[in-house]
Amino acid sequence: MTNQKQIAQKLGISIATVSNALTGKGRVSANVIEQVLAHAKQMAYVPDAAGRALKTGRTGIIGLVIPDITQPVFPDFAEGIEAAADEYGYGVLIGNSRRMKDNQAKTINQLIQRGVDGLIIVPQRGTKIQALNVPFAVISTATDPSFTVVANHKQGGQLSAKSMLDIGHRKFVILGDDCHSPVENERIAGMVEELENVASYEVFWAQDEFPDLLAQHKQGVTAVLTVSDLLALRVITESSNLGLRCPKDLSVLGFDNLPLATAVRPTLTSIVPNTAELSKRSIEYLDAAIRRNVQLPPPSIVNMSIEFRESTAALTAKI
Amino acid sequence: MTNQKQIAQKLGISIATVSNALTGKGRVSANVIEQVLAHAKQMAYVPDAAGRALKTGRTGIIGLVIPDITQPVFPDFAEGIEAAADEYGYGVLIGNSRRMKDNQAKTINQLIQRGVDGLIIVPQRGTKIQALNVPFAVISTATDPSFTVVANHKQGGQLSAKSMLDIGHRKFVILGDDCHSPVENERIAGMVEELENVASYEVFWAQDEFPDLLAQHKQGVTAVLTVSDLLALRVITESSNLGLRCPKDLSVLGFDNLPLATAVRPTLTSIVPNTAELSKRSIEYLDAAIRRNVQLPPPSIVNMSIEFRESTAALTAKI
DNA sequence: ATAGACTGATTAAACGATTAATCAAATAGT
DNA sequence: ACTATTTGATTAATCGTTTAATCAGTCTAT
Repeated sequence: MTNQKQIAQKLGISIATVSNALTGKGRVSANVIEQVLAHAKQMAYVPDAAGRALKTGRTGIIGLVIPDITQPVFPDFAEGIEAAADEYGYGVLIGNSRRMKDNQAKTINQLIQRGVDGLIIVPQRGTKIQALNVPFAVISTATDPSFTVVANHKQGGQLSAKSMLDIGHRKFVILGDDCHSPVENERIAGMVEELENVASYEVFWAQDEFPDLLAQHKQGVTAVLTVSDLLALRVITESSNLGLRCPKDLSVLGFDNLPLATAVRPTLTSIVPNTAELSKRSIEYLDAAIRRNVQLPPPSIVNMSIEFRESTAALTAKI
Repeated sequence: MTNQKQIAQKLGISIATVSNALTGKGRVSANVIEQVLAHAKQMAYVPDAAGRALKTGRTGIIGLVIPDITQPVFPDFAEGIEAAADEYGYGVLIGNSRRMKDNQAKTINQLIQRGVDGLIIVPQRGTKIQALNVPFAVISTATDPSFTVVANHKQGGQLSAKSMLDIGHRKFVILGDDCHSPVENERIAGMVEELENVASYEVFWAQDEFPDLLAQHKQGVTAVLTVSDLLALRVITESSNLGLRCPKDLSVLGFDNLPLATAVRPTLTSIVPNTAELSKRSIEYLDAAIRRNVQLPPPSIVNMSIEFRESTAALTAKI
């Protein structure tokens, strides 16, 4: 591995000058800069990360702490964070707690030991992030008061309901999976708020009781709002087994806009959380914190949008 | 941040002794070791990664280069690699080329610049990894001669076909998506090899022509072997729309054992690539290479297994 | 012509940890 | 009792880069 010393020796100049030429700081003649750059390229010089980090106190690496990369949505996060970090000149070290709750603290400590400049943390459900001795940003749910950036799950739920109201639906089934999940509860709260006093609905939790879709349809239900694409998929396949057609008999909405949403027939209409924006704001915040900027961006809330596909249809034929 | 110097001063001893006490090297009295350890803990000492890396030449970080973390299967990889790396004391820096082919080389260079000790590379389809100046392992397909570790896609295909032969099926549809994918071709080659001379089959590529499942079923086809869970899902939903029941009329096999395999009704029987084992072997190899062990483990091939679920059934009722 | 300003480069210290070389004191061996 | 050996600790160098302080010239202005 070539270092600045070797370049300096070859050109008969000092190491400091080489460093200055390479970084563009200090005072160096145009002539020398050119020579240094040429030799650096020719000798395949790559600045040593450790040496630089030791002197500057910055590694240029941030840690991303997530509960489970295996779970859909998190890869999207990882990608978004990685992309945003890249833009700001950071690399991303992943810390995956792998579904083990007690692992989160350990993961965080490991990342700190590895010298990260800061952390982006998506906390395990129901955990609290205590103060750390590195800057960090928390991506969480609105119910967590310590968040830095959150996705607006409630608004997503509202959007889900509103979109179906707009095209004529009036009788709904709302389907969650796990009634202890804050995310799911926020989404459903949004749906309920939107439908209240305007339409009729019933809420089910799949983990406890999967609704009898045929019976519901007989009673006039025309749309099922779910809290995830996986659930929506299950609704479609189950109802199809019962002889119900989607979207003719039943419009079904998903959430999260996973890759499978476009792989299924009918393709899934889904609420899309803007992970790219979420990631961008998190990195923006973290970068400011790392650089000790006085003015940190305030906590921000990112709204969701909707992607209409084949699994939903307007309620006109029924009239 | 506390460093060894501060501990040394507080105890009135030299920095070298502190270092020796902490690392267990050199000669230090039990008494002093105890004191140093106690103070280190009390002062919340964390060894500085940069300082250590600079001196030892090792960062303890490896880079994982993947084409697209958004695509199913890759998160499983990321998790497997992270877990295995953790076991060997490494952290994982992710490098996601984000589907941009020309990004791969850039990603690799960035990781090298960040001082990784080695790389695990899952190459973009059809790319070649030229020699690098860090140790690396390549996880690829069997057709790529430079691989270090590969999943045995062909055997997976064979397993898929054999499992259905075993339970009485004799007339098959084999369904791929993209006829240019080496992975898919290997899987299908395995299926074909197993069925040749023993059963009848027809191969379709969904991107070109999706089979008429109703017609196929009329002609006696009872099982559809696909190269991915997404395709299997599509087969199930499409056939359901045609009035075919799964698995009563049609057994459907997926591939990769994605999360959605258990979210769908019927749940999907799927071929599962052993990503944990794949990851373990890759890290094992890379660690040996990094430590410049003379005997590198030979390239290895990891077999797949099958997970039976609701989408397949024995062909007994038909007799 | 001379003081002052500017230019281009060098010196040397520093970051934090590791480690070979060294040294003093204590212990063991004959 | 005197030499070896062992033990416990220190010194000083080193990894590669950055950067404040310094210095020797050159140029400008009066």
